[in-house]
Amino acid sequence: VGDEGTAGEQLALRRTLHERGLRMTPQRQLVLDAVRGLRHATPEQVCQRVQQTTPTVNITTIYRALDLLEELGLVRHTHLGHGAPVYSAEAHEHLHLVCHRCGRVIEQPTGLLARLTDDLRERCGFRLDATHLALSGTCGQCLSEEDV
Amino acid sequence: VGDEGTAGEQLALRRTLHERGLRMTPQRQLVLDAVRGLRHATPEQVCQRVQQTTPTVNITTIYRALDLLEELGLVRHTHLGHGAPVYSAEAHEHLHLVCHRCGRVIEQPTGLLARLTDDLRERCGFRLDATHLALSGTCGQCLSEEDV
DNA sequence: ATAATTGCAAACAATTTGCATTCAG
DNA sequence: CTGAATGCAAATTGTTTGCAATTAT
Repeated sequence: VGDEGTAGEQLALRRTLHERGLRMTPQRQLVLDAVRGLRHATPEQVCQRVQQTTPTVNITTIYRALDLLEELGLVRHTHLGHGAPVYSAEAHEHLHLVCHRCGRVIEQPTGLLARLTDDLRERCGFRLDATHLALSGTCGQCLSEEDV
Repeated sequence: VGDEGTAGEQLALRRTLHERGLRMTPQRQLVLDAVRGLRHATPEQVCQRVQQTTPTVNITTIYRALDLLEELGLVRHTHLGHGAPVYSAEAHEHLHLVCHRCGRVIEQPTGLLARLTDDLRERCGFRLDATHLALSGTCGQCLSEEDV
């Protein structure tokens, strides 16, 4: 089972939308496909991808579709620190590490935060969300270049 | 020893600046004082604070002073996710937790990340910087309101 | 004098809003 | 028809840049 969504999921989605008087428009589908096809893409990048197929889609529509898809739990966004947030498919739950030297984004399993999550809950009752913010630092490649 | 900087530190700072042909101007001192007086303040907030004393200081100068003070290692900035980054005095090294519900910012000792730092270094050679990005989640207060 | 610093206006990037038009049920 | 959705232009926010005027040494 990949990102594409099974036929059953498609159906469930349509139902959810219909209950709220909303529709799965071509634009929204294009945005969802773009997010699923790209890895941690900014709204701008999603827009470019969508416009390869349908150049008439406006970036305003991209923003509105991303908001809706996020509300529906189909995509999520992560702040990498600088600039625009990046969107990814909800199925891809990852911890993001961003190198402040080269900008590289490294994905790691969220399980790495299990202990920290427990510690924070005990210490101050804070429920950690592993995916909404990235972690910042220096990647291995930049560190080795630094040694030279 | 608080944030204010001892007489010796002031002197060392002046020397460092002088070596690079730079000066500790009234504006820069005001910005440094503002950052030290406020907790995790945005450039906008620093500007307002400075302008309480000296209304003629332009926000461009605030940005430039913050950059310089950061380069000198006197202040640091942290991205809380949404909106503008926040600046704090370098002496205050903290892990920032930001509640995505109410926006509250909670400070915790960076020691909580010790194990994660080790794990990331071993796993993928990534050197974690505990302060540059905040952690996101839901604070205890919002969680208890949710229960009701 | 000379180089650093500032203020101001304008440019810029990312995002949001208002509104008229279009479209599906 | 009616509300939802879109596209477009304009407004907003956060930040940077170009440049002329000012200031300290």
